Amino acid sequence: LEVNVENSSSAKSGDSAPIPEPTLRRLPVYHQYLKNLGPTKYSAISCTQIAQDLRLTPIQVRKDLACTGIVGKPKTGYDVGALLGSIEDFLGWNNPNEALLFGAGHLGMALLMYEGFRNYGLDIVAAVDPDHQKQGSAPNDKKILPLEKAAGLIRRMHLKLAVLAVPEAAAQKTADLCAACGIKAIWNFAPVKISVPPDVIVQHENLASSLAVLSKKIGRTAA
Amino acid sequence: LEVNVENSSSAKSGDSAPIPEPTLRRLPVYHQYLKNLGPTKYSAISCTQIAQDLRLTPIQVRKDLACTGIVGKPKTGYDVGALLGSIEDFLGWNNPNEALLFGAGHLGMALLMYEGFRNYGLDIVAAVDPDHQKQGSAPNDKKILPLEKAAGLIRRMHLKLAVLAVPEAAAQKTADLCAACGIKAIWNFAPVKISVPPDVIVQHENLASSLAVLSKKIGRTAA
DNA sequence: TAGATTGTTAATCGATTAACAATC
DNA sequence: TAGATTGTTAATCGATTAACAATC
Repeated sequence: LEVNVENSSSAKSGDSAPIPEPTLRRLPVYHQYLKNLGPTKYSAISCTQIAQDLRLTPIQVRKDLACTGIVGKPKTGYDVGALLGSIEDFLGWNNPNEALLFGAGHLGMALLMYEGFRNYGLDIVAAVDPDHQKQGSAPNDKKILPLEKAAGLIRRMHLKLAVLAVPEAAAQKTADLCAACGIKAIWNFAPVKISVPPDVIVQHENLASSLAVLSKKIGRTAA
Repeated sequence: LEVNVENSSSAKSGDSAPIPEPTLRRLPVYHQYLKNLGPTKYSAISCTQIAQDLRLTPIQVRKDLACTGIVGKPKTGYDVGALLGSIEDFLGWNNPNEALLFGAGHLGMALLMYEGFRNYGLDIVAAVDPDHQKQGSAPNDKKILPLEKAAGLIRRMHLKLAVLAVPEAAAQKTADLCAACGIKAIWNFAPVKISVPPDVIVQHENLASSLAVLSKKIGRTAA
């Protein structure tokens, strides 16, 4: 990718090395593992133990955890509570991003109803859907509004993040609307690649890609 | 020493070099892109064009496509129809894996109702759910059966693949059931790591990991 | 042919793994 | 202290990118 706009170069100064994406993906796994350890009689855990339980190498665990800024004690390991907090802080889970959800079909409702997201740094404030029958309130009291309310809501709440759970045919149109309203990041569950302005981030959740990996894994053992 | 000059047009999985996972993840993206090209007047496309539209490098596209066994024509590119077929063959999309879905909540229903999976090599034959109110037939006529029917169904239909869309608390128990019935691969949407016997493959769909990546991308530009 | 594009081999880059020093 | 574990620097490995030959 070419370097084009230089006006935001103020934030460029290398305050910290960029975190490898594989590390970012593992951090929530560590967190979930640590949370489920339950009340053990030890308050500390070694990366050898973590690695063994998660089928990773101790060195990798150590490097990953170091990214969050945690400091362990030789011979003891890491304080479990401090480690949980360090991961949460690092991933910004204590300051969730507010987001608007587009689409209240089955997938949209699953995303809207899942309360766990708030623990993972995401707060879906409402959903919009063009289908009048779907409008109203979800069982968890979150509002499902007409699509026309989206622009006003985004501007009024200064929303920067949108979650797309719309049909393939509506995805690009929805992305255009988001960009026009000032949305800066889109979490896209629609099974299609969307085009956005260069200052908008897109994270594409591609189940077909996951299936491809899974299928090949199956083929490798079965064949 | 390089061997395997065996030029088999139909790429069989299992033998030869393992395909890099990033390549596997991109292949469905190429397919989706090619499918949406629509009826152009040209039947061939170059990897330069593909790369430009998908924001990749031409060399990477060429390498990825080569994995499927497709052969292009210098100066012309790849025949679009042949390329689509080559990707489909390589990923096994013409012989879908039959799967049983566990859980008919919002997410489960989204997965059960999504007809596109059959094009991606997955055929969800039915769902099971312990909730009597959910049992019956989905709008697309797929059956939602009592949980107790799972074992019999798996054995009778020789199912090898299970899709888990159950609550966190039920995930491990469900995985145990699957393993006991002879399931060989689990696509896990529950937000928890599950333990399975060594001969069972697990693909974990971890939204928290995706969110972590997305949050950091946002933070990098916004901060 | 000339030129564009593919296919392949080599170089680079980044993530993982190894080696080892620091430390409680 | 002795020993286990962390933290850091070096080596390895795999994926991406570059260079270039083959070919239509």
